Amino acid sequence: MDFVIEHLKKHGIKPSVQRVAIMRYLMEHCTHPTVDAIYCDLQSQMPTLSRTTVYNTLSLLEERDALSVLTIDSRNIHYDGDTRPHAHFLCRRCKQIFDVPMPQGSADEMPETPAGFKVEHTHLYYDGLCDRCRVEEN
Amino acid sequence: MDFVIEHLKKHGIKPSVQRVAIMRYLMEHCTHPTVDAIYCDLQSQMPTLSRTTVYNTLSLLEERDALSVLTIDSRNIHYDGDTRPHAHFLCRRCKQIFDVPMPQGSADEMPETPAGFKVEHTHLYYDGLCDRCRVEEN
DNA sequence: TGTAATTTTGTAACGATTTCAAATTTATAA
DNA sequence: TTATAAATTTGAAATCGTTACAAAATTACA
Repeated sequence: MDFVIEHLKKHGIKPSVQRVAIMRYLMEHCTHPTVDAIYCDLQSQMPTLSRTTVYNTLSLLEERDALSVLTIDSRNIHYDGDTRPHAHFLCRRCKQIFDVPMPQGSADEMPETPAGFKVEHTHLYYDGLCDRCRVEEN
Repeated sequence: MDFVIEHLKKHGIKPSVQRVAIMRYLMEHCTHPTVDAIYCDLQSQMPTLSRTTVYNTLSLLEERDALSVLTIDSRNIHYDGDTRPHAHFLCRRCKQIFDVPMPQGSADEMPETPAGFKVEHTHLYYDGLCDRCRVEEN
């Protein structure tokens, strides 16, 4: 079975045409797209797609933990179809978001969780200048 | 000299009445306020204060690294006058943001930085349920 | 004291997100 | 099948956080 449909079902989501398209977009792109990027890109294949559907679907996917919501960029929410633990880097110049490995020895080991809280998600964000922008900046 | 004015000068910011009031608010409250919270709370003492001034001032303070911008909550930007390294926890139920210590042995040691980037800031966010909400939830 | 530079202010515009009710599609039962 | 109910999608309008901008007020400087 299609890995996208499988992924949705695993998270208790009925795989409608729109949901599959949106989830597939997220799983096949490592661009950490915004709502608008997803909407505009899918528009060509699905002319009837509504912006509201993209919002609704992303909310549902978030609720069921089928994607990762990146709040690294204060100007826009970004989405990541890769839910495996990894950190992110936002370049303040080109605004691109890069995947970076989690720190410490074992690759995907999360930072130690704080006491007294029931931690459900951990996000590690860096910002600064990416390699290219570091060179290009005057 | 007043520690707020001192803080502003240290970051190359001319201490106007409004800037001092906003920076003082941030340094004396550990509530991680939003723009609106700052504006509404200062309103009573400074009736002529403009929302735009709060936005302008927070932008300036961010630019000069005189505060920390928290993007942990996708619904609202929060600000933190404490720029010492520490992590944050957002409760999904009561929406409160809590300070939590950075993980690892030495208290304020940041997670290792990724190669190939010029890292300027690091943010470690957790979300889930706080102690109180964990008990109260159904 | 006068002039320039900086800062603050309020209104209007903008853009992302939500609300909501109608239309469509899908599931269920006769 | 066909009828009916439930779920999903859609588009328009409303909402809300943020930005743009130009005028007013304040501060710095000669």
